[in-house]
Amino acid sequence: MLDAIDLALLRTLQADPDLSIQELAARIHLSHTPCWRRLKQLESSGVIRGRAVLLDAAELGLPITVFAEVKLRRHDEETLSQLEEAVEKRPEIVECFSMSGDRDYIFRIVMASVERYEQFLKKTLLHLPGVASINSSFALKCVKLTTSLPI
Amino acid sequence: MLDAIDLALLRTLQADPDLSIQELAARIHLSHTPCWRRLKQLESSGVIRGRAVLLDAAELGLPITVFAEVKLRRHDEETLSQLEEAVEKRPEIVECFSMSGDRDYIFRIVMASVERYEQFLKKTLLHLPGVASINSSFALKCVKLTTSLPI
DNA sequence: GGTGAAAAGTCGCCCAT
DNA sequence: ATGGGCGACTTTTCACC
Repeated sequence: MLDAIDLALLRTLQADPDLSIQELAARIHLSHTPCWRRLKQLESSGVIRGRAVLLDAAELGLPITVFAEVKLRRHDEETLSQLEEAVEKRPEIVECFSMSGDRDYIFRIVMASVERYEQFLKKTLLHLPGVASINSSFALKCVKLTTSLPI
Repeated sequence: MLDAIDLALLRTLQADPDLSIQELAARIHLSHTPCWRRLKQLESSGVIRGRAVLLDAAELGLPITVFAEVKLRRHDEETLSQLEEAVEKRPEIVECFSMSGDRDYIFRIVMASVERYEQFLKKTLLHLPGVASINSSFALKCVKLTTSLPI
């Protein structure tokens, strides 16, 4: 499916997303046309999901990151899909994984302050469909946060 | 620092990162020159940290996400900075937060398989500077994963 | 902040190989 | 599947309101 050139293209683009097609082509020793075709094919096949603009949370007044471990009361399909739909709608929840083990979900949440999180917990999180309990942990520091995959 | 137009610009760009300057300008009811000036200023002031290409982990043979809760043996500055430097170098560790509470760090790790994670845990993670113990939880499903901040 | 315009560079798509 | 070339667009920078 993906050959060595595709991988080189993806690695180069991950490391330097602002590269023009010509620069990208030069880096992977291709001329611009085949490079452009491969790029479009990787986009339309979904290997490249899209692009993003990365903003600085602290600069935007959102210095608090919380990990919330969520346990559910019920585990029927209906409840799960309602919960996941609700999660999708809350922009403060930037990540949500369904988990094995003793908790059902982990959320990563971005907030303006601890006080705001307390309100968000009480007014929103605890009222999400099926939620039984939430255990919140605050991040002291973001050491690493990347969108680059290990390829 | 940021006025309503800057916020509109950032929100529009978060929702649609591939917009050209002209399209972006039209969406926020500005003409292209002031829009471009604001964009450059937001980039150089660091509010916009950069751009990224988002790849599909499953398509690239990396379907496993693990959360690793790390406890340290020692907490001196030397150990911490050595650990954080090591984390930075490991591309499999895509997120790392220093935490309050009973664990010292949370890693989010992307892997090709559970077997590979087992090797990575034994050969790499447990040998990172100062690590005392690691508790690993596997994600069953990624419900949400966004780079967009709630602004 | 807006307008208009022009230079440089890039993209997207022909073609021939 | 690659590389060349070209018209259409965009980005970037002006000077001026």
